[in-house]
Amino acid sequence: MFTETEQKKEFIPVDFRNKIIQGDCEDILKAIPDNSIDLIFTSPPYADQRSATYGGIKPDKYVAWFMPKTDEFFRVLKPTGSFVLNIKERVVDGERHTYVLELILAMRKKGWRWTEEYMWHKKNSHPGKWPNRFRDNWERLIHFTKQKNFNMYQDEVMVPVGDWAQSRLKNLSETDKKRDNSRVGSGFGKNISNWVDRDMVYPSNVLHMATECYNQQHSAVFPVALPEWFLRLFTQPGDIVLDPFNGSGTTCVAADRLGRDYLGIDISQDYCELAINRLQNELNTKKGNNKHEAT
Amino acid sequence: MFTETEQKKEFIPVDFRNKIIQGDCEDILKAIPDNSIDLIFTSPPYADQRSATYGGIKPDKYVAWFMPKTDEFFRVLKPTGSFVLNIKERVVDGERHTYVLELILAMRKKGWRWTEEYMWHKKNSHPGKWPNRFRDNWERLIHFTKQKNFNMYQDEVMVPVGDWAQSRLKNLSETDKKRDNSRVGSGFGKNISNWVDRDMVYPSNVLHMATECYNQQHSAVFPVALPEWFLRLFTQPGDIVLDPFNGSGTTCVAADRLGRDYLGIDISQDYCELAINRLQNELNTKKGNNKHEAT
DNA sequence: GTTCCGCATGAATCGATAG
DNA sequence: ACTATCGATTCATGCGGAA
Repeated sequence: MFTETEQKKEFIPVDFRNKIIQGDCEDILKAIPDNSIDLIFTSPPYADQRSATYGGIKPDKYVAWFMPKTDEFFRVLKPTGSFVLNIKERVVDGERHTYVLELILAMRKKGWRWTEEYMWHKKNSHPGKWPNRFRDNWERLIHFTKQKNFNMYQDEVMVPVGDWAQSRLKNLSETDKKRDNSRVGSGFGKNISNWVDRDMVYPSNVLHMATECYNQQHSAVFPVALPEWFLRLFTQPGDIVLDPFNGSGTTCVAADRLGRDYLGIDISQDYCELAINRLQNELNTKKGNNKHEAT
Repeated sequence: MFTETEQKKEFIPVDFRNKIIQGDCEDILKAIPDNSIDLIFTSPPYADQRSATYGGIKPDKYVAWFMPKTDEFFRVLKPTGSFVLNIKERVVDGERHTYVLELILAMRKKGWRWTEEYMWHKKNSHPGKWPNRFRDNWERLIHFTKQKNFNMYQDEVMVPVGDWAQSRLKNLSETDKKRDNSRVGSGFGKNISNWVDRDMVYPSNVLHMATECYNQQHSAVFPVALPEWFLRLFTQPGDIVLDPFNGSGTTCVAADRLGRDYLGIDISQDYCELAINRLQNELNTKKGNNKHEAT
C-alpha cells in the first residue's frame, strides 16, 4: 500500500490494484485508464456532514461539487460495470433537501442510467424525537450503470428461506466475524449453504443491516456486509472495485475478504492510514487463522 | 353515499363528509372550499397502470397530468394539514423512470414542502426476479405539507419496544418494577423509570407491512394498516380525510374505523360502487358487533 | 466459560441563544 | 435577518466487567 505522492503517478497507470491512495478522487482518477473498473461502491460525505475531514459541502452546492467526480467515475467504469452510491438527503429548514433528486437527474443527462434504487433499512439509526419527524431509518443505495446490459450475478446473494434460517444466519455471521474470517473468503452464503442449500431464494431490493459499531477509534459508517452484498452481486473474484470516498476502508475490506482487488481513494491522510491498518489487520487475521488451522 | 352527478353540485359545498363521489378529482374538488381538508392520503394510478380506467398515463406525461390535481389538493388542504402520496417509479427501458423525482421538484416550486419520505417495506410482495433487478419490495410514502408547522400526533403510533429491551429487562422482579414506579410518583428514580416503565417507543420512518388483496379482481392494493397509521399520526377523530384516487376505498375504510370523516373520489364508477359496498360492510360489521355486545 | 447488565456512542435534528 | 454553536432528545448495539 502506498500513500506517498511520488509513488502515485508512476505506479497507478501500471498497476493500481489493492492500493489506498490519499488525494482528491477527481484528480487521482485522471491517472486511471478508461473502462478499467468493474464496480464503484462508495458513500460520499453527505452534505454538511463529516465537515472535519471533508470541509462540509453545503447542500445547495452538493450537485456542483459531485458532478465532475461522477464524470471521472463514468470514464473509468467498464461498460458492463456498476456504480452503487450510498447517500441520503439532509433535512434543511424542516424539509428534505432535493440535492439527491437533482443529482440523479443531472447524472442521467451525462449518460448514467438510473437502473435501480435499493433500500438500506438501518435498524440502529441515530435516536431522537422531533415535533415533525421520526428517526431516519433508511438510506438509498442508488444503482447506476452505463448501459442496459451489465454484469449481475444474482445467484451469489441468495438468502435462506424463513425466519429460522435468518436467525441462524445472524448467529453465524456474528461468530464468524472473528473466528472464521479466513474461510469467509468465499462468504457467509457458502457457509450457510452447507446446511440449507436447498432452501435459498433471491432477495429483494430491501436490505436489512445494522450500522456497525465502533472499535473505539473509529466507526464504520456502513457495515462490511453492505459492500459485501453488492460485490457479490456485481463482481467476480479478481475483478477490481473502486471506492473514491474510501473513509475507513470498509469497501476495501469487503473486497479483500471476497477475493476482489480494490482501489481506495480518500482525501484525508488519517482515513487512509486507518484503512491501511484495517486491511493489515485483515491480513494478520487470515494468517492467524491459517496457522490455527494448521496446528 | 351519493354518486349521481345531480347531487354532487348542490351537496358537496354544504356537506362533503363521508361521501364517495365518481368523477375526476380535479373537477370534483373545485366544489370544495379552501383549507377544509385535514389529510390527503392517496395512491394515484402509477404511470401506465390502471389503463382501463385512467387511460394509462404515459410516464413522460405523468408530471403534467398530475400537477393540476396537486394544485387543487394544495388549495383544499388546511395549512396545518398533510398530503401523503404513495407512489413508486415504474421501470421503463430497463431503468427507473424519473417522474417521481420530477414531481417532487415541480410540487416544491408550487409551494409544497417535501417534509419527509417514509418507506413502506412490503413484506410479502410477489416473488420474482429479472435479469437486471430483484423484486421491488418498497414504495415511497412522500409527506408533503403546506408549512413548516403542521399537526402531528406522534404518541398515537407508538410501538412496543424492541426485543433487546425485553430480554434485558426480563430478570427484573415485579417488586423492583413497582418500587421504581412508586418512586416516580414521588419524584425519585426518574432515570430508572425511563427504562423499566417504557414498553412503547416512537417508530421510525420505515413501515413494515404486508400487502393485502381485497379480492381477486382488485389485487395488490395497500393494506388498511397503511392509511390507518398515517391517519392516526396526522389527524384526530372528527377530522376529514380526502383520497382523490379512491380506488377500492381503503383510505375511507381506515377513516371509518378510526372515527375520521372521509371523502373518496374516483373516476371509475365500478371502483366507487366497490368502495361503497366495502364501507357498507364495515357498517354492518359494526352493527353486528354492537348487537353481540348488547346480548 | 457462559450469561447478564451498565454504559458509551453514533451520517441526526430542532429550538434557543449568541454574534 | 442571517449564520454559528450548543444542549436536549432518543434507542439499537458492542464492549467489558460482573455474577
